[in-house]
Amino acid sequence: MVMSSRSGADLALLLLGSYRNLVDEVVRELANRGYPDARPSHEYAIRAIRAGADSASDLARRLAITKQAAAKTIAALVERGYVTTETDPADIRRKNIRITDHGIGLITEGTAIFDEVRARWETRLGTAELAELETQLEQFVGDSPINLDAPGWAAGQELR
Amino acid sequence: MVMSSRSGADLALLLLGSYRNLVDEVVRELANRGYPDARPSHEYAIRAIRAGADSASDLARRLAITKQAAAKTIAALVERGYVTTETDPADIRRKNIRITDHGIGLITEGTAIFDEVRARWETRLGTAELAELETQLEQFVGDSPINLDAPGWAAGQELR
DNA sequence: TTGACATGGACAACCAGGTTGACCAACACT
DNA sequence: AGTGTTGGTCAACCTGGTTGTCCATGTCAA
Repeated sequence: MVMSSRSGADLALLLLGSYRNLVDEVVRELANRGYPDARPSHEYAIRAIRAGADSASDLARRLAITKQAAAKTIAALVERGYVTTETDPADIRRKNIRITDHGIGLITEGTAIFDEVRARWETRLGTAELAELETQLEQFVGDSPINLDAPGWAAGQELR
Repeated sequence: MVMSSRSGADLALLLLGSYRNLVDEVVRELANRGYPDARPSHEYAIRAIRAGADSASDLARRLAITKQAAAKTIAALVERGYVTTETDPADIRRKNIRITDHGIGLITEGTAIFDEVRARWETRLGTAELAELETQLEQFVGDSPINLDAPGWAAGQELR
């Protein structure tokens, strides 16, 4: 009956390969548009910050990583000029994060490129088909213990 | 044009999340079945070795990584008893890799678990639907600039 | 046969993006 | 006040890679 010639292991590779393809292309194009040092994790982090994570501990919770890891990421973002930090006057333990214009530029471009690539996929697959694919994937991610708007586990690998 | 536009960034997260879900489950179950130290990369590496990569350089080419990285992976596999190496009598530079019974056990169990998880997805989505999803993903991986093309696993002729 | 080049492997240093664990200063709550 | 929670930091380590350098061995042509 089923010509399930495909193995579960292949399915995993298919998912990973698709992800890498998409993300590598975004990173490549981001470099072309003036963000040569941007890494996927930077984008995700800035998005989380914009969504309300205004301190390292906050970001850590949001990304479901340790606060030490979050601190490292923030240090990288500061180094590259995507965010700045300043001590919270109301709680001097806290260091508030603010996204710079450069950081805003990064996620603006990043979002655009992501959407462009998705649009190409849509052209190829058909609108309804891509929507269905996304709905299906949502089911697999949905019963996950992991939080989708918490891409901490989005470590990923360098391109080429 | 209803709920059309999901963002490209979300699509990336969906793909990665699905992959992680699948693989995490396999690793977890592998631990239950007596392979507590098995990592995904070990499985892929052993598969590549079984498919014909019988030296470090060979494995490197097959996995599209550097030979140094391949050597490290092999060292880890040897350490865990999944493979052994011995100098090639016909070319003493070469160190031939041989998979141990333990290594065979790992990929046998691994393959089974991968397939079990896939079967659960199939139940949930429907056979035709999962098949279509795989076909779609294949298109994205197919025009890949990156080297995921290790014939041993991408074109997997598994199942012994 | 020899000399040029290719190949297999190893050593070392490094990177990204995480992890544990220990710790301290500052805040919050009785 | 004292106790406990929270924000941040230092340090060491892990995984799965990367360069760069080096050398012994193998191959092939002249």
